[in-house]
Amino acid sequence: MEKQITIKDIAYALHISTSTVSRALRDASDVKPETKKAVKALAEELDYQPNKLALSLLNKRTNTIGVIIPNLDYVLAAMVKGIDEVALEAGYTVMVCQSDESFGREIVNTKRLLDSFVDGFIVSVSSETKVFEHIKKIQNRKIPLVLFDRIIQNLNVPKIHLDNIEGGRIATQHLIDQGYKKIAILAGPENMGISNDRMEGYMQVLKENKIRVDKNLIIYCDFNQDYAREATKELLSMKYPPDAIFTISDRMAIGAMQAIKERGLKMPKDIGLVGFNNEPVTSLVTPSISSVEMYAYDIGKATAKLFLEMLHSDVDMSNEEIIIKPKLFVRESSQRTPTRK
Amino acid sequence: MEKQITIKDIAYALHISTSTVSRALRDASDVKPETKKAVKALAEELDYQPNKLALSLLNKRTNTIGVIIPNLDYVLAAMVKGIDEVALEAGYTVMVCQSDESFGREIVNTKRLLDSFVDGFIVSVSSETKVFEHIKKIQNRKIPLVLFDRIIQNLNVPKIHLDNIEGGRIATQHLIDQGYKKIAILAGPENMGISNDRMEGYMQVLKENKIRVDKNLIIYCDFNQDYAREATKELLSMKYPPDAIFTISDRMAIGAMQAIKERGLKMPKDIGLVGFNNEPVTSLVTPSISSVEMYAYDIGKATAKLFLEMLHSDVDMSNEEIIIKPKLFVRESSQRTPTRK
DNA sequence: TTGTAAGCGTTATCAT
DNA sequence: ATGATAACGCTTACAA
Repeated sequence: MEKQITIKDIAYALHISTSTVSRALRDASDVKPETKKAVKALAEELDYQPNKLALSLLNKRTNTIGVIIPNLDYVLAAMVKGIDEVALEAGYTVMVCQSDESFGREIVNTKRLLDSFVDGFIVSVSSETKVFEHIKKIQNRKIPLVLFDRIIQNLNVPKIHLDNIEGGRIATQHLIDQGYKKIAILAGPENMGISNDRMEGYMQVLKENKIRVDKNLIIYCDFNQDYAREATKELLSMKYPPDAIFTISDRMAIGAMQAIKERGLKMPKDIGLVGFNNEPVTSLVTPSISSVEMYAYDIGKATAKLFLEMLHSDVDMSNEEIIIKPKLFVRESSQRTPTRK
Repeated sequence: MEKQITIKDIAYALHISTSTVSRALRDASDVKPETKKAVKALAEELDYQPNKLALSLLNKRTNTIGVIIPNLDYVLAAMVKGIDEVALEAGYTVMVCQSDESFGREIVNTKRLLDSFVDGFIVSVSSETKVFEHIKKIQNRKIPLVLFDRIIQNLNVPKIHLDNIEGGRIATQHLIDQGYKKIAILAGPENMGISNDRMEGYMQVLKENKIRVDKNLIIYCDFNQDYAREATKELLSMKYPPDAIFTISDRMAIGAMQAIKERGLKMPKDIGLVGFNNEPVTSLVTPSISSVEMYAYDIGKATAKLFLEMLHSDVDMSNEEIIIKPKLFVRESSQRTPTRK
């Protein structure tokens, strides 16, 4: 690591003081034009770069945003991309930490980022996270914080996320519209916000359509293809198996599809299937899978914008909650009546 | 942002000097046990956290690694995950910047990270990158740097990457073994390292098998599903179309597959197809797609390890080059002879 | 218009 | 065993 040019070097070379150099570089009004010119010229020539560390120490601002996410799957990668884009534009650099769905790592990451004096946090909590002391710590220090995607309700923090209830609703209503009667749901781990919301939507719609909610058709399983496959196998070996399955992720839909095929059932004839996220893979498999689009990239951009707004305004935004509407993309796995909807 | 506790606060409260506090906290040998105990107790009580900015300013070390990648697709997300894991373990935090395949953004990112005084760089260059002044700038400043995945040859920097030539070789040899005679390749943009290497492997094997390399069967196209689809369409409308296609990414393989299906051709009977990356999607589509596995997660981990090794050793490692061997996963899209290989 | 000096939080050197 | 002081690179009163 070579010596960096500092204002001292410039000051020394020009036989002036560092404060004058500092002022000249920042175009202060009270510097003689010639001095200013000389300083700038030399700075340019020596490729002077101000030391951000020193500035940060002084201002307590690092122009850095800490982002904590549970993983880097398709959806979150798209969101991060959106965040990154907007942040870069606004002159911020992003520090992305993955908790890998582990509460412990989330804590560690939070601490790291706090220690690094990030100017604020953009967080999506892990599926394990049930207690929020680390989040409250951020709040207590009055550090700007936005929760996105996997948010925490009942916490006085600006939030931005998909309308997951609505997502569950449109998926379920669609299956009912297609004539399916016995609709199972593959949910995520219990207590997981987005899973519960999607399930809530599912239950609302069943009730509205006078369909009994059958506990045996509600399966909590890991957010994971293989678990979903196993769970589906079991569902299909029930005495009165479901005639449709709504999975709260596309990975799980793929797993379900595998089990369905192994069982020799045909979609959409024998059984309907709807996934969630609208990942590209849904239109690549056969049959293609209907899925709920969540506009991950846009959510990412909106998150960063909300964050920046919060950072630069002094009105309290802790009650802000932006909710993005999902949209169902109907594909072969669930479309029985060609012209409906 | 609330006031942070500093050693001054502790010193003041205990009526001792900041230097003593500093020593006590770092368990220096020459501090009276009682003093030490008192300092530590108070630090604990006040939840004292050393100010990293101040430390960094002093030591010129930030415990931060700058990672620059062209995008966050499946492969790179897996690599980043590997890097993140190892870095975290070693006490480093990672700043990930996406160049979005843009040379300009790569420059900006490099500058940002230099300004942030990262302790070193882990870089995979964008597909647009053809001139390397920004990389050389890093080198000139004697900042540790490792190139991974999309590396630059002829640059005296430690590198780690897949054996892409071998990847191209095994894919092509496999197609020949399966009896395909006229093998096309969908490559990436011209001048792109990994693309050229995979193509090099392809050509080597053709020559070894006394098959003429036909320029018309070499298509440069964007790393992208739709381009691949169009390119494949054109290939298939040639007077003597290919009977097999090797695409240098799975996304492109998907595009090729779409075009093949639209044309009414059957894989592997009428035409063979092999992709690259071994993304999960390859085994989900019908027919499943043979693909070259590149062990992205492992490459990520190995990259971070190489980087840390370099950071902590003072022997010159600039000639280090780690090359990972790929492996072909044969699936339906190319397997004509059931028991071969 | 410019320079001096203090301060951001910490550590290292040198006294005591 | 402890304290005073300088230093990291920069900004900003305050003085001149």
